Amino acid sequence: MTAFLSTFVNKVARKGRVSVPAQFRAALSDAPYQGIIAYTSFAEQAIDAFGRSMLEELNRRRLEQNLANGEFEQALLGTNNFIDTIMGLAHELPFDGEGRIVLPTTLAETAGIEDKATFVGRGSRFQIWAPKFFEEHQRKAVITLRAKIQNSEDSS
Amino acid sequence: MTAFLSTFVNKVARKGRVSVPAQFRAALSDAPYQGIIAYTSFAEQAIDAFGRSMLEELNRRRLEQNLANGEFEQALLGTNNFIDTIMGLAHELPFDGEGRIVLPTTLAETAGIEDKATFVGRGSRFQIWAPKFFEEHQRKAVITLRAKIQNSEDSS
DNA sequence: TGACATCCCATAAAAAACCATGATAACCCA
DNA sequence: TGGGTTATCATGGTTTTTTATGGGATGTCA
Repeated sequence: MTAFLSTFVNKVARKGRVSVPAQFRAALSDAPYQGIIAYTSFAEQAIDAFGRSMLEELNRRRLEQNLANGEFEQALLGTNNFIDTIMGLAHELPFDGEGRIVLPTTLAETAGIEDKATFVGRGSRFQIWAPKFFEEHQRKAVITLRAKIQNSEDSS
Repeated sequence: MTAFLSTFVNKVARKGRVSVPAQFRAALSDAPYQGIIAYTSFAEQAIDAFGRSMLEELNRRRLEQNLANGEFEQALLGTNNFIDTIMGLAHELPFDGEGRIVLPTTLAETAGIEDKATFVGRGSRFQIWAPKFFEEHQRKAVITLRAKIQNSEDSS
């Protein structure tokens, strides 16, 4: 499997230790670094996460592009772009022997995560939600989609 | 290259001695020189830093570019460009046995660093901020990005 | 000799690795 | 197909290691 799929709810133990779903770990198993990159989502009350290879690829391409173009100043200046900010916000969360991570307090708090966490597959990345917030979000998303489909049927 | 990630706040002891976060040291561990290159940022009230390998890469690329363009004089005489300026301003800060560096007074002062320093990963490089200045900068950056994302979603 | 920088050692706290267990799901073979 | 066996998984607790930090000793150069 290469994509993150489906939804899992796992228990969050003391100090934020929580198992990453086995299916998600399988999607990362070919990477040399066993763990994930996570940061507070810009758009939702949740944690965004993906494999480290994706982040490194982003970073490498940007740097390579700047250097190749001779844009040395771009490579060294400015922190107001998306990638630079992500780099500062992101946390590197390695798996322990059992495939668990420790959610940093800041991430867990801003997402409202306490004793349980919902892992949500989003294809090339995934999210970690507080269960109650995710249920609400999911419910609204379904309603919105249903309305859209209704509209497109009406107008066809 | 392993990227510099995340944000760490460390204590600054007397004479500017401060631990470089272990994760950042790990990202430099393959380099023969154990230490960092640091200079006052041109764009922000902070210290910019990276590994020696990054500096050498910059130099190499610039030389290549000059030679490719037939700018032989520039290659040997040029002193009025960005990289040369950095070379002149940069400090080489070696690790002690515990992975600490000593912040030169001039760097610490211009960045406003006193008893604590915030290390911020920026991918291929990192920054050192006075905590209070960084918090403000970070807050603004997140707001700006969130607005951008919001706009791109609205227009889609 | 004194000011300064570098090195070395000690320690508490935090992080990572290790081992154990119940539950569930996958498998196998009659 | 069904029942038993095995493997995987999520979870809990404990031990070991790493890290940040403090203080002091040693060296060095003017």
